[in-house]
Amino acid sequence: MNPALACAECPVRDRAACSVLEPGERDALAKVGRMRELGRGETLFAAGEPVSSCATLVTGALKVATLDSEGREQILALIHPAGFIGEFFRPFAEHDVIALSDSSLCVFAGQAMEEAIDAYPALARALLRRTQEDLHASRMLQALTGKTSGRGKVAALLLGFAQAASDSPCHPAALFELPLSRGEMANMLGLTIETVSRQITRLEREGAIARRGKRGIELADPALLSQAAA
Amino acid sequence: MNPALACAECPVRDRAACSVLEPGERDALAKVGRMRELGRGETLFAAGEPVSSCATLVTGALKVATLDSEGREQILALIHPAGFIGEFFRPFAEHDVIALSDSSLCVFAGQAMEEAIDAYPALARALLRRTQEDLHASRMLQALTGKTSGRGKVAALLLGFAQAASDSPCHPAALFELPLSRGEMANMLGLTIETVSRQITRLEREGAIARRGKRGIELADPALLSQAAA
DNA sequence: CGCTAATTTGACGTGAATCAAACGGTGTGG
DNA sequence: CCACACCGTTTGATTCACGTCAAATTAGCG
Repeated sequence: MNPALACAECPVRDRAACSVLEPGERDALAKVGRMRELGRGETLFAAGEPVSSCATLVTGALKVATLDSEGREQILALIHPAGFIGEFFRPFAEHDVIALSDSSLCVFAGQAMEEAIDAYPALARALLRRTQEDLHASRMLQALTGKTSGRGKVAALLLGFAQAASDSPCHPAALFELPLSRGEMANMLGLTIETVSRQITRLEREGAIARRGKRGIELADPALLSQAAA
Repeated sequence: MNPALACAECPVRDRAACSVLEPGERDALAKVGRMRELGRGETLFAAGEPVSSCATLVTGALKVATLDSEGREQILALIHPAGFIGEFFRPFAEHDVIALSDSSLCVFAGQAMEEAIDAYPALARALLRRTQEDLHASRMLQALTGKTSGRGKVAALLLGFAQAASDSPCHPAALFELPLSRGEMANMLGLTIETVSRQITRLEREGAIARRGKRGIELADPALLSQAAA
């Protein structure tokens, strides 16, 4: 029922970890993988359950999150297309991985991927690179969360989204859609929904940003926003 | 001047990434590495400078940190013995890496390590594992920083230190030394020195912890501390 | 059109930041 | 050995930002 992989039409075929493989190698790996579709809100991995598979995100977006002891969700990372999910070396999933929007993934059994790592050194290298990038992203997010003022957190998060939405690595997109609800943004930053809402309203009043439709954000004054992110 | 490596007496010889190598392979790698000593406060890598080497921490402790636009230092990670520092795939260091205490490291040129990765698949695998663990640790720290109350942040950080100080992976050490000053703890958590100090005093008054000397902490009531960390 | 969920806005109290001072430890010079 | 300055820490008083509670508004959907 789960369709076989069609790497030829894969939109992330030259950005994902598997892109470093030779055509023949990738075909071999493709034989042991399968596609999986996930609806918005559906869970890929749940914290605590044994996890024996890994995946590359092809389209959509995922969040990595934990539930603290009071049941509040805390978002630890966002995963974009070409991102990789999967912790070998760890028997149980530590965090929930949930679809933020309808998503499609390319799933492999953990063991098959481990064998592939051993068989294709380039793949191990590519996964190492990707994991180092994830680590870097995680630390950037942490730097953001560690700011003392709510204003700074929200401004910096918006800037981060603008960066992620842009094609160019340096310049933020002038207009983009928020990938998260207010509540999710609040969970990410250690704030409340109300505070996030107020800070966005305030940034809009001050002219740093403008809202375009429900979740659209326009960077009216990027310099002012950067300053607010201080 | 920098002494050659003496893997035979290395205290992390069977925990560091290089422990997966065969004796002959490790000898070959050791030939291109060298020891480096770092005094407390000395910088290993500075953000922005080109970085062409990587290292395994042998003794001591390091911090990974950034300076935000106002010059406040934000600690992003702690590195313990057997930990690995080094981002291949990235021309410039993104963060400062500074010794928290007198430390000794085993340093390799980035290129030499990259060649070793290609030559020894087990090494690539080990580094992937270590990086995934760092990623996990980073997300744990983030979950901690994302808590809304200062009390919870401080309590959770203390628990984290107790875990790290313990030999056993599950149980926290009953007595341990704080690796960080108040100011560094505050920077890590997005709080101020005063708030950290007050929360520690409060946890002590409530009987969750007791101070033993200058930086010693005793877990008088671990359950109470966990509860405070909620 | 009416229901439900998400967002915004308001009023209020609390907790953390800020400003400021006192208290230790540690090293230095008298 | 003591006086003194220096640094990290603790403690206090005050201000203000964020959390909380609650209501109004808007969006989404059948």
